[in-house]
Amino acid sequence: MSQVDIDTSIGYALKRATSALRAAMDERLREIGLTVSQYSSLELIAARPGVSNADLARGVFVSRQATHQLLGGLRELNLIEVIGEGRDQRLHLTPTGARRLKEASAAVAAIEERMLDGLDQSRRKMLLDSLNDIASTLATHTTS
Amino acid sequence: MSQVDIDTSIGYALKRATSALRAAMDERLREIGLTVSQYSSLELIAARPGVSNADLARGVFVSRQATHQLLGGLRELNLIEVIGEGRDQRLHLTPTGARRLKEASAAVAAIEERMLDGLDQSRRKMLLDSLNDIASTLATHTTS
DNA sequence: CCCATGTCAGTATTACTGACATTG
DNA sequence: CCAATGTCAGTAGTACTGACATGG
Repeated sequence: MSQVDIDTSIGYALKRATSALRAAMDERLREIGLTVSQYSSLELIAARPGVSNADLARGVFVSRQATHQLLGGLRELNLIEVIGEGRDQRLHLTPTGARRLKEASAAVAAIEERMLDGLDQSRRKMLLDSLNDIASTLATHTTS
Repeated sequence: MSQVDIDTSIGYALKRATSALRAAMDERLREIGLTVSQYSSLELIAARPGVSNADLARGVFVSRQATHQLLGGLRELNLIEVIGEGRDQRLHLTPTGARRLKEASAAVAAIEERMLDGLDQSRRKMLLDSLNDIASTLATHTTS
């Protein structure tokens, strides 16, 4: 019959973990003055300096319109700057953005560390690999 | 310094996996006429018949006001029924709701199965355990 | 010509906070 | 009295779809 058993469903466990992580991040990041979405974008821009808006959107799994709007806010906050015009616009952190991200990143790293407290190195690696594996597998058949 | 490296961050991998799963579920469930949130609530009500709205809210990690609103929609669709009054209201699936959930559940099970395609049983178990472990760990210190 | 991109606009979904009555 | 619950309202944050100009 292949139904979903809520207690052994990896999908449900995924949701639990994500919700808990998101709540923890939300709480800490709010103190720093960033939403989770803003933080994620800053992190990705820092990892790939000069990225385009469209690429950023793909990186955080939303439409380019959504990131476009988000970036507007980040620009007003002077956390990012856009270099280039027309179709060739590249995103970079401002010095202020880099500082803010550094602070946020440390806070998030602390949360992740606490979250992984009960897992040894080999389990962490296996978890990371498994998560990346299932994300890749699902992405293979994605319609959008 | 303990910063976040996007490529080895379990938090980011978690987000990737969750986004991919959510997108896949969203697509399939839409055909069945349910949102992901609605599906999740139905699944939880099925697993714990007679659950209260407040418990449901905790189970899906949102406010009781959010589930209250969601339940209104499910009632209009005749998928659930509420038994009891005042503070003692208990949620149950209607026959229609049970049928719809069964269909949705099979679709979601298929997605999960595809997603886990590359993982053997021992890895699946380890993944499940690790996810539940980190969710529990984070929940320990949650403010809300 | 085609496709990807940036961008403007409108809309919808969802969850949140605040507030209040009820009840064990 | 207190804490939890159900419930009504209002608000906000986020993402989506549609549409269009631009440029490689």
